[in-house]
Amino acid sequence: MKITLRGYYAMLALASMAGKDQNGGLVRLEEMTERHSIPENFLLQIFQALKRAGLVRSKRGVHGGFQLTRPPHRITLAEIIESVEGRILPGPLEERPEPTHRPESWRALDGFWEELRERVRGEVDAYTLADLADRIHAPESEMYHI
Amino acid sequence: MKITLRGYYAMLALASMAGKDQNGGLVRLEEMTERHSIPENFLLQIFQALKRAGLVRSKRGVHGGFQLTRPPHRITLAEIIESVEGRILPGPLEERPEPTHRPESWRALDGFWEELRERVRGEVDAYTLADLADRIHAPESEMYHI
DNA sequence: TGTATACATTAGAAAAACAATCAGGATTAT
DNA sequence: ATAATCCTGATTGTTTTTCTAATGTATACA
Repeated sequence: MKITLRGYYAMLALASMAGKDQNGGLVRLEEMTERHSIPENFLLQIFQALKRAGLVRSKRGVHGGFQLTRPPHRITLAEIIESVEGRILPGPLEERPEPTHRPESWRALDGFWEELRERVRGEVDAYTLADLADRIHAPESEMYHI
Repeated sequence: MKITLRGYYAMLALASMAGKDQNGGLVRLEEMTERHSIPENFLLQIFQALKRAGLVRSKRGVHGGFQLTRPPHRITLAEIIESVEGRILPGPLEERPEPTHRPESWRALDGFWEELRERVRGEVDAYTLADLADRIHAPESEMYHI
């Protein structure tokens, strides 16, 4: 039960877009990759997925870049993670579609599994991109009471 | 954000132990592997992990097998999953221990991440092996109102 | 005591997933 | 036209996951 670098990169990059409202909120990939040391072409792949999921828009050419399609407080972490690495807690049930070799006991778990999946997703869904960005861009508060 | 077959196999096998109270609750591996079509040596490995985590005991030899160390309602899914596939939602921070190449923005996420992790774990911890076993062994209830 | 039974341990192969990398293309502002 | 930027698909190297094999150890029972 893990999260991969894809999801992590996506969260970092999107969080760093959350503040940028100048030139229409357009942010270039390069700007994000160098700030967080993310391989540029890899982040590009990730943003294609985010785009397919409708979380960002893109503009090509000289003053191009990426842009959030919604305000940060209306984008949840669950959406971000699912966009780039598939459904939360998919479980091996979906990966093993051989109906013959799938014993009855596996099917009996389907409902149970879906219920647990929904509750976990609910937790991740409770956090928004705005929460994330706040934490990243206001870490100084912690330094005051050391 | 996924769970692997290891975790799934573990849940299935343990759930099928939950009912078995005859001969001291000892269940042979073979009995579990054939019921759920799980590769035997793979399940053996998984049970070694469950044993290290203290969720099962084992007895070798002729009338040997595995045995739960606690009643099913006192074993949570979080324990099972963590036993066989490590911490829930560890986050890439732990897997990337290169302190030099870890940018400040990553560290800024540590607290945030730990908080999310705890809440997700809490959800998985709310389900016990007994809940799981009930769902598997009483699926007939659903058939009555079709 | 010997033998079949069942777990124990370690090594490693095969396949899948992950994390990039690369090449060549398309669009846009200037 | 040119430079900047995103777009697309293929490919590659590494790690993880899944599974297999070989060999060893403890136990019950004839």
